[in-house]
Amino acid sequence: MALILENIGKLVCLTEAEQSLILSKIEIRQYKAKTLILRAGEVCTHSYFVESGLLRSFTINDHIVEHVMSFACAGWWIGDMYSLLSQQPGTLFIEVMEDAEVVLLSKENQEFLYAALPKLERFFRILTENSLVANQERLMDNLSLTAEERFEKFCKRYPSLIQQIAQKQIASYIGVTPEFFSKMKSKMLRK
Amino acid sequence: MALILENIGKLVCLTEAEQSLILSKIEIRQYKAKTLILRAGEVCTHSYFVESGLLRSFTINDHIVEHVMSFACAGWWIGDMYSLLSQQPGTLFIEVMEDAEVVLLSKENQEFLYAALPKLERFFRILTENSLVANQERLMDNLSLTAEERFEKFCKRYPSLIQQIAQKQIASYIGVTPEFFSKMKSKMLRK
DNA sequence: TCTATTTCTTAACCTACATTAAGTGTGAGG
DNA sequence: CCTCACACTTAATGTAGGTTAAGAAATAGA
Repeated sequence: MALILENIGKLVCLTEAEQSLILSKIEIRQYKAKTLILRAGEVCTHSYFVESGLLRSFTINDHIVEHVMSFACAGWWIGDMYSLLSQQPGTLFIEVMEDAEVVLLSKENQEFLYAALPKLERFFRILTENSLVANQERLMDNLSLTAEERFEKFCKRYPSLIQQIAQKQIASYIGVTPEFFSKMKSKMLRK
Repeated sequence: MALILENIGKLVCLTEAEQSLILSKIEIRQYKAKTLILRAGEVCTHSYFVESGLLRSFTINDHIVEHVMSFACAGWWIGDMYSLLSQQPGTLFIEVMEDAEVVLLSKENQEFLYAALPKLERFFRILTENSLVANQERLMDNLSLTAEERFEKFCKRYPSLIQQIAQKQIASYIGVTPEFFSKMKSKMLRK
C-alpha cells in the first residue's frame, strides 16, 4: 500500500515525519476495470500513482480512433499533464484496464508539498525528465522506424505487458490499426 | 546578453546575488552558422540556452536520413537530454543554423546550482514539464494527423520560423520527405 | 451453461507518403 | 562575376500501412 513512498524514496531520502506528511496529503482509491477515471474535456485535478492494477491514457480522434498515450502498471504515475498544468479541459481519457488501487494527489496538495518539502521538487523534476526522455525516443521512433521495429522495441521494453493486454492496445500504442497489426504479427511469426 | 536571467526570472524570483551566482557558473560562446556543437556518439555535458541566433537538434538514420527533434531560437533551451542525464553517448546532433550566441551550463554547475539555489529545481522542473507537454502533443499529432494538418499546426505555432529556415527542415520536423513536402505545399496553395 | 459482446484474423482493395531520377533555381565563396 | 553546392520542383513508380467487410475465436455477463 505504501509503494508510493518506496517510489519517492528511490530518488530522494524521506524521514518518517516527511513520509507521514505525504501520506496525509494523498488519497487512496480502488477502481474496477473499465472505469474511466478522467474524460477528455474535463480538467485534470490530480496526479495518479498506481499501487496495483493497470491503467492507460488515450485520446480519441473524430470520436472514433483511439490512440494510447501511455500504460501505467504498479509503480507508475499517470495523468493528463497538459490539463493538470494549465487547468484547461484536457484531451486524454484515463481508463482502468485491470482492477486497481490508485493514489490520488491533488494539484493543490502537490503544490503544498513542494513548499513543505522542497526535495519533492527534485523528485518530480527527475520524474518528468525521465518521462521526457522516453517520450522523445518514442517520437523519434515513430518518425524513423517501421511498425515492425517499433513493435520489437515495445516487446523489449514492456515484456510483461505483452501477455497482459489486448493486442489492439499494443497496435494503438505503436500507431497502427489492429488489422494491420494482426497481419504484421503473423508475417513476423512465419520467419 | 542576460536574456537567460530574464528567462529564469519569469518563473522564479532572483535576487542580485543569485543572479551573479548564476552568471559565475555559465559560459557564453559565439558560434558561426553550420557549427556542430554536439555530435551523435558524444556524451552531452552541457545544457544550451540560446541568447541569439538559431539552433536545431536532429538524429541521423542509417547514416542518411535526418530527423529534426527541435529548433531553438533566442530564449530557448536545447540539449540532448538523454545523454545529459545518463552520461551515455547520445543520439542527437546539435547544429547552429544562424550565427548564435549561446549560454553553456555544464552538468556539474547545474547540479551545483540546484544545491545552492533550490528554486532552480523548480525552474527546471517547470521547464521540463512544459517541454513534456509539447512533446506529448507532437507525438499524438504524428499518430493521428495527416502531414498537411501537421504542417498547418507548425505554421500556427512557429510562424516566424517559416520565413527563416529551409523548407526541408520543416519537412524533416513534421516527418515527411522534402519531395513530398514540396508537392503537398503546391497542392495546398492551389486551393 | 448459454449468449452476447469484444477481439482477432484474413483478404481484397485503396491511399498517403517514399523513392528515384531529372531538371531548375539561387545564393555564398572564391 | 562565376560557379559549385544546395535547395526546390516535378513526375513516374513503389510500398507500408489503412479501410472495409466478413467470419472465427475468445471472454464476460447473466
